[in-house]
Amino acid sequence: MTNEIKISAASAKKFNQQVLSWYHQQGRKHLPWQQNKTPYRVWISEIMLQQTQVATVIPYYQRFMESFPTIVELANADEDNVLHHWTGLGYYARARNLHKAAKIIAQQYQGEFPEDIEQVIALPGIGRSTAGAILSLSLHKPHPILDGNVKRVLARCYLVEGHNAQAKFEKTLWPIANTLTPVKDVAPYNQAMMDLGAMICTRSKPSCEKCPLHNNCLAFKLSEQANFPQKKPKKVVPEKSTTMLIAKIDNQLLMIKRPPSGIWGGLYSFIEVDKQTDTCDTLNQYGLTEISRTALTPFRHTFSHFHLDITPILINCKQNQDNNISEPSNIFWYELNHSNSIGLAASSCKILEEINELPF
DNA sequence: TAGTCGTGGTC
DNA sequence: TGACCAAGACT
Repeated sequence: MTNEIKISAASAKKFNQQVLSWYHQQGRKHLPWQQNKTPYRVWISEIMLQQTQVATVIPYYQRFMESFPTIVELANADEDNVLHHWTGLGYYARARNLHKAAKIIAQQYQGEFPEDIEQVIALPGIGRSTAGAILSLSLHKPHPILDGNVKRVLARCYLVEGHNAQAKFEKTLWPIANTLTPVKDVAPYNQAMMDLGAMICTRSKPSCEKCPLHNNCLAFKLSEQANFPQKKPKKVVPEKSTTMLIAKIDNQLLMIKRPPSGIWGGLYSFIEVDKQTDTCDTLNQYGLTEISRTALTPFRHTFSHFHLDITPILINCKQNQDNNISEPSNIFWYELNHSNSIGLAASSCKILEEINELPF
């Protein structure tokens, strides 16, 4: 049973006129990805902005576009180098999907970003909202978007129950977004809805007095802004722990490329061992023998869904004499004081910072 | 459907 | 200071 919300053509027109008028006066027009808007430039920004704040994205975006100015150059890049540009940004599957999609566009679409929305959605890492944003903002194709900002604005205006993680919440909101999105001026309208959500209709303490929609907003009328969207019920996040071995020879540290799925997929990280594992055996697998060790500072890294207590140990090593072990292809010797074009997790960067301060 | 996937900002 | 969460997609 879905309680469908009906919106007349007249009220939709009034709604988007109010939004557009506000946008022309107050909207954001000077973000890096709003200049020279091409599908490629908007695409990169939309992926980086997923679950990530604008201020965080800006420097990453500029470095990324400088290194990979076109789809074909991105397609031809090494995955490690693409992930290197994502180091510290999180959700690394976004970068791997971006790279995969660039290869598909280069091969199947002659390097030209597809303009059909179903073809865009078929690309890895692009869902309906991101596809709509890319095509509307860069090519003025009349597609609705439904990101966190738009969801919040619409949920308050029309008093839609549910929270972002619920499928039924989205299912109710899509038809509303679709009805309200104009064919003409779709680009400024969609940008305006995101700006409204980001600047006015904020999650906490919204500035309703400045909102162009407050006369029609049901949540405002009922003073229910704080309850829409509803809060997601919180769950206890589990605690996990791990020991990381940082094997060092001269100025080089041993790192291992992680599998594509799971946490830090595709990034390089230090060897992880559990408490039962003998570090001597582990090092031996890589043809190494311990000479000495230094305990580094343990720390907690918190993800959205668990805590990870990390105990890093720096181990000064030497190569085994009878080293006939062929090195696996997924290892990388990280050179201290050099630029290493690989993807690293923030936790690895933290450990590297401490090592760089040690007197060798 | 609800869990997985990161990190830094915010209060 | 720790809990909450930001321009979601994928499984």
